Amino acid sequence: MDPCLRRDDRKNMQPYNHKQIEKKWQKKWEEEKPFKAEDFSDKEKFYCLVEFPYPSGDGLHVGHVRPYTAFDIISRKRRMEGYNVLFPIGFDAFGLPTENYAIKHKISPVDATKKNIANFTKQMKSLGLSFDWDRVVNTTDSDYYKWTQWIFLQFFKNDLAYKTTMPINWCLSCKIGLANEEVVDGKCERCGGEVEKRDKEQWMLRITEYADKLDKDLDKVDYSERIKIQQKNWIGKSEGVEINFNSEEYDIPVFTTRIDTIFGVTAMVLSPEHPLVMKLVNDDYLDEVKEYVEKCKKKTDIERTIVEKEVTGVLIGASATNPMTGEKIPIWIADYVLAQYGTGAVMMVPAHDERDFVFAKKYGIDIKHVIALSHQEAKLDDVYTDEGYLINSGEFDGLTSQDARIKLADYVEMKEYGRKQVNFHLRDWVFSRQRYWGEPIPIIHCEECGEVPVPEEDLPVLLPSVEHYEPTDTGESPLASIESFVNVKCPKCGGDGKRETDTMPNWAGSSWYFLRYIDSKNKEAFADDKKLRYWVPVDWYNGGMEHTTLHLLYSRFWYKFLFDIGVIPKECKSEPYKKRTSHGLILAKGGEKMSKSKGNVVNPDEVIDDCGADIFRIYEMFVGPFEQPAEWDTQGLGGCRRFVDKVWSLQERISENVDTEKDVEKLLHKTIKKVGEDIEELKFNTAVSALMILTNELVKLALDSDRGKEKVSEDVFKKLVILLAPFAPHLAEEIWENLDNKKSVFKEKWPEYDKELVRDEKIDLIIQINGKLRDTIKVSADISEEDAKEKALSSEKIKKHLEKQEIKKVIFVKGKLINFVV
RNA sequence: GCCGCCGUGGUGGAAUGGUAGACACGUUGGACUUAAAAUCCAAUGAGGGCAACUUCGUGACGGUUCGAAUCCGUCCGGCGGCACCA
Repeated sequence: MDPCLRRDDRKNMQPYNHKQIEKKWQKKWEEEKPFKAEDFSDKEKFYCLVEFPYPSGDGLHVGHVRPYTAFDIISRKRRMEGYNVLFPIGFDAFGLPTENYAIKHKISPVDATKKNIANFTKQMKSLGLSFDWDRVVNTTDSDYYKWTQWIFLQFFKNDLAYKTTMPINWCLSCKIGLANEEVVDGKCERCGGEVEKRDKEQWMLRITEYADKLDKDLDKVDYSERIKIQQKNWIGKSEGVEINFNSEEYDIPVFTTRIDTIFGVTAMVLSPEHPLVMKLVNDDYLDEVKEYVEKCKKKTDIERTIVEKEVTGVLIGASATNPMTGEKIPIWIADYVLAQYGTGAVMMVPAHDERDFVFAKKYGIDIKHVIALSHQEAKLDDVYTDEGYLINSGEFDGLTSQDARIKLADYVEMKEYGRKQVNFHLRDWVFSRQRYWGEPIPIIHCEECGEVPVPEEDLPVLLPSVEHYEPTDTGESPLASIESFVNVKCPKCGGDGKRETDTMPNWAGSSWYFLRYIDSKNKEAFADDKKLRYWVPVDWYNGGMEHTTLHLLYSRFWYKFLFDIGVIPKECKSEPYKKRTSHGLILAKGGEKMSKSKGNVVNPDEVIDDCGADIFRIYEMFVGPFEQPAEWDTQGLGGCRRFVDKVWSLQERISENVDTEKDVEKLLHKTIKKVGEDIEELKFNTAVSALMILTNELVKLALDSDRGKEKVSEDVFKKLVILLAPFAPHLAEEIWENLDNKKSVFKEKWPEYDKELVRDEKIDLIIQINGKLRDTIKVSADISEEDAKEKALSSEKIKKHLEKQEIKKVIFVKGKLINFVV
């Protein structure tokens, strides 16, 4: 059953025909381009950014509609408020799904992308989104990725791009490298075969160089709190001590944030990948160690760090010395220690660390308590991870954990056992993929000169057409098989060189796209300086919560780097986004994600066809709080359709020169206030609700007018239409035109509310006894405590409740309530 | 496992320290209609009462407060992220 089908039997008026009306206005917007942003203007600028879509073959998702509509509303409102608004859109088109789609359907990714972008464009236009279509960017366009490559070269020249060996997922039967997503439960998604880690030379970006800045500068920006916390935790700044434990001729540094527990160390644990493992291992233990290391290759980092599943480890038959105590302790390897973090080695303090404790219990390692809560001794068989006072720690006994950390860090430095160290959880960014559908990395390998950057004037390095897009069974990118691409002269010495055949990850193009919108057609530079100075920073950036740690951090990093090397003018701020918010996902009915395999996908084209874009937009705004996930409910569309119908039918029930009742006037101004404020706070659901309340009130008045009372004032109705316009732009334009207005409703000023009219003179005063509601009385809003008390006590209900009770205390909240404590 | 978010009627949600359930869906009853649809009107958290009214109620338990859906603690459940999906 289609909830949007409707028949209208009203005699005089044409029923609301969304197809005709929406087409009419979309055509007009297409021709007249009223949403084109001006470079430079006397108006204040407002750069409003939504994450650009990945143009998949499935087309636009109803989940896209939510943020796009929300920020279309904000953009339209800001224009009405007199801002020069930049609201651009583009396509993030490189990546795995398109490549896999191309392989499956035996078409080129270029053609697939072209087709998908055309479809997405059509769909977005049919939603009436007020994007500036003249600035569209496409990350797979060589005019675009030329500059992605150019930025990579700047990283390279500034020593922030380097090559190193990193493990990749390798399918033993397909013999190809796999993305993490293609590994399901440790098996290859395509063939179900075994997957293991295999080392591969990879390009890296030194994002850790910017870790501190990325952390600190979060204080300068207006991101929602949960986003800031997630980023901070991801960067994971921790201050501690790096201290050397000596073993034979090697120093093994460990990093710890709990140097106060140093006297409780009873073993040392290395990650299985630690370079010293094979050097220190005792021959008697060699087989076991090798077997263990092999096993670890098959686990993901997440599996490795789950404590309760099962911690495992083996002895390597060597020992290390705790520099503070001179004690010899055994060395273990265990997969819960990750090679990438810290030094890849930890000191084991089972008494005061959860994972160490579990490990020590399992393998019978000594547990030595050195921190106690106050003067009580900790229970001997327990783990205590909080702070406390040092015990069993020699001359440091009795200090608090906090003091001990300071004293011990100084002591360690003085004795040259180690040094204070700030560590980050953040790791450098693996920047190469052995895939076809990405930006070629613009580097040439020369036997004589090493890694040589492609000269900037030779950019872009074009992605050549190939026969096969499949990854190769040598682990190389498909580009490696194209000799004309690979074999080039070294730009430095002119000798024989080989082009880098790895491509960049999808994240590359999206790390700077917001800068390209500013000057999307510039052939000389990635963007003009003056335009950058005008538009940067982005005033408001909205995207998915799922991009908080990767894309958002990556793009902040790229921007900061470009800013530091002077490519971004120094008049711009050091942060790209002033404000960042995030939307909730649209889920299928039942709270599940929409997916083709589950068959629960809602196609936006069908919704537009049945109900029209305006009803669709209102529905998505009304469905629930913007920042929380929401479930799609087809029946909900019906309610929005009824609302639109009511507004539409009000058109012919209005007349000029009507005296509006005070109550209606007050409601109008409260609505103006509420809708305006709610839009700014992303509370679109309650904004729509406020518009419904006003509409219902006007409908009631209109019905009364049929019975001889006054009609609805045109002025009030016009205000309603203006408030509704950002939500339902086609409908509003059409009604506006019907009301004999020559100009677009979006040329109107956003209404202001009258403070006097918003204030209530009379309120319902809540009367509570012991915090429980017992009565309400109508009183003037500024009633004094004495008067309120007197009035409250004269209420019959209250008298009854207070019988034989003694009033101990009276709490009065002005304009709200009075509470008697008995 | 770690980090973040969320948990309220039959349903989506509103209320973020002060009247729990705005607005909307659904359901039931009524009006209009030959009938249906559409539209309009009324009722609608649960229990008790003829009624006035009253008791209970915001995932669970505990705490803070005159007063807690809201703040704190523990637990349970769901969702997002965990670095090669985008």
